[in-house]
Amino acid sequence: MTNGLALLSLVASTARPHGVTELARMAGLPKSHVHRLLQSLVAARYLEKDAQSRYRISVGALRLGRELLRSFPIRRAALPEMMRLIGEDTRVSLVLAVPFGHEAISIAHLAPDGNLRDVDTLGSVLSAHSSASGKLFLAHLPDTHLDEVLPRLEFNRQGPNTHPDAASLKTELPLIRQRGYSVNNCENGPSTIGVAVPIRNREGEVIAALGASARTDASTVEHLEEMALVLQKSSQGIELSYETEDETEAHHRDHN
Amino acid sequence: MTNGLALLSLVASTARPHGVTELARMAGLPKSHVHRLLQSLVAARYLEKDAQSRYRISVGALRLGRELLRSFPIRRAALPEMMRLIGEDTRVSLVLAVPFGHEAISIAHLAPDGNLRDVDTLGSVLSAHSSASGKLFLAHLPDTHLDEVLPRLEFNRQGPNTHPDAASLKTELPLIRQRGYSVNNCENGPSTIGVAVPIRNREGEVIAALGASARTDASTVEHLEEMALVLQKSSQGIELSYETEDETEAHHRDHN
DNA sequence: CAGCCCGTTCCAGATGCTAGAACACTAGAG
DNA sequence: CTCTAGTGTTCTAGCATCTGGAACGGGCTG
Repeated sequence: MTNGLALLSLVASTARPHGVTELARMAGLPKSHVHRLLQSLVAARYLEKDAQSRYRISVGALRLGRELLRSFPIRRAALPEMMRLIGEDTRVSLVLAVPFGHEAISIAHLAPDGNLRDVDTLGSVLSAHSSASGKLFLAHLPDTHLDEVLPRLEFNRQGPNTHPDAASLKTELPLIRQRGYSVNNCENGPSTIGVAVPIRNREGEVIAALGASARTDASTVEHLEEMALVLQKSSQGIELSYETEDETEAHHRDHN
Repeated sequence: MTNGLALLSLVASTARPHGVTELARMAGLPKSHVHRLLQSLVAARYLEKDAQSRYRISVGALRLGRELLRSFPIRRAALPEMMRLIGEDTRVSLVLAVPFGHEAISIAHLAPDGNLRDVDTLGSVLSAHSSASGKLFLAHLPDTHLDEVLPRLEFNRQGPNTHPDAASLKTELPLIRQRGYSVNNCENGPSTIGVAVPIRNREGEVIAALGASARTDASTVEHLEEMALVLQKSSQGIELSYETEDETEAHHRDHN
């Protein structure tokens, strides 16, 4: 089972279809074994096998992502406000992200023109050490958990200002909590900047991040920091509509 | 493994998180077994377990759908032309679908306003017997395969004109092949109509369907049939750009 | 306190995964 | 044509792991 799931992830992570031998080499498993696993995955319709016996992920897997987004009430709660925001400032992109392990994953992305970005950017992983959303989630981790996570991060140098190590990153976290927003100043790419503010549930836990980003030739860090104050107001509105939506769902559930 | 994958599908198909006992009942398996399977699925990061031991699909599953769409060159090839089309006729929605088993699944959806529809409609299953795309794929199945599939369809009455049985549906298929497009006239919903034309690869196999749809209060079947002729031209353009893209990819692969 | 439902753990038993080896087939080289 | 090296597939034996019944602990509610 574990091997089968790892194999599924492996096939999913490679854009091109692969044959049994190739997959066996990548997975480090005997190919007869891989062959059997692939048969099960095909039978369950997670993978498809073409005429040349090459395997690719099945279209049916789209269903997973679809149901997933439906199961995020925070997304429904946030989208209208994000739409309104994007109309007010056409220089930035907006992103809604949720924690995934110690990193963050984007679950909605609005381009400056107001269009929902294509699915290519949905499900993007935002790294913990170099993105505004990632650092925001780190800053609100319980201390004990943080000390567990920090040593396991890889400090890939994504941009000129990427934090070089855990110590450097750690000094920024109290500041993020104090100001109520995090800033990425050319840390995640040579010329991309961004800010992110927390969205909390009733218990005060940070369940999502609302972020704005831009390229340095379209905006400045100063402008994004002003933007962060606007995002904070939006976040409060989203929290409200999230909680009421939660209640109506609970109410609805009671009557089922 | 098989049970584990079925369980993953089960969790994915329910919007709300569920507990072990509930899932065990739904899956028809002993709950100790389900518990163990869930642990594996959580370890592989396909599921998430919250504080109340309820299980939901993990955000990471978004990755599957994302890589999937990337692996569809036909989508990249078709989107620009679809964008152009939607600008010319603002009364219809456009859909790009690919076969999935004996049904069809949408992999791109353009609303009349030109926006890419939200992911909610991505990965939607278009039924074989009552949607224009579904019938189009049926019409181009090899005869031997068709006789296998037809008896297994469920002829749910989705709209006033839904085909009542296999015999009725089968008489329409030659017409679809002859005209080069399929029509759905209030078969898939009380007031939705649509047409679909095939997109073929170099070998002449139907690999995707390009469809237009509308509500009866916004358009008419006659108008959509005119639209079908336009779609056929678009389809040819898409086939061309798909094949050249295929070649450049092959070329690129050779040099890796 | 007793009863109920939940998630979790334990353990014996057998299913089915595991992996090495052998088979069939194709493509290319000599 | 033959030989080789590559592919996908099948076979088999052995044992890890799935399987599922039963029992445990812990919140509830009456």
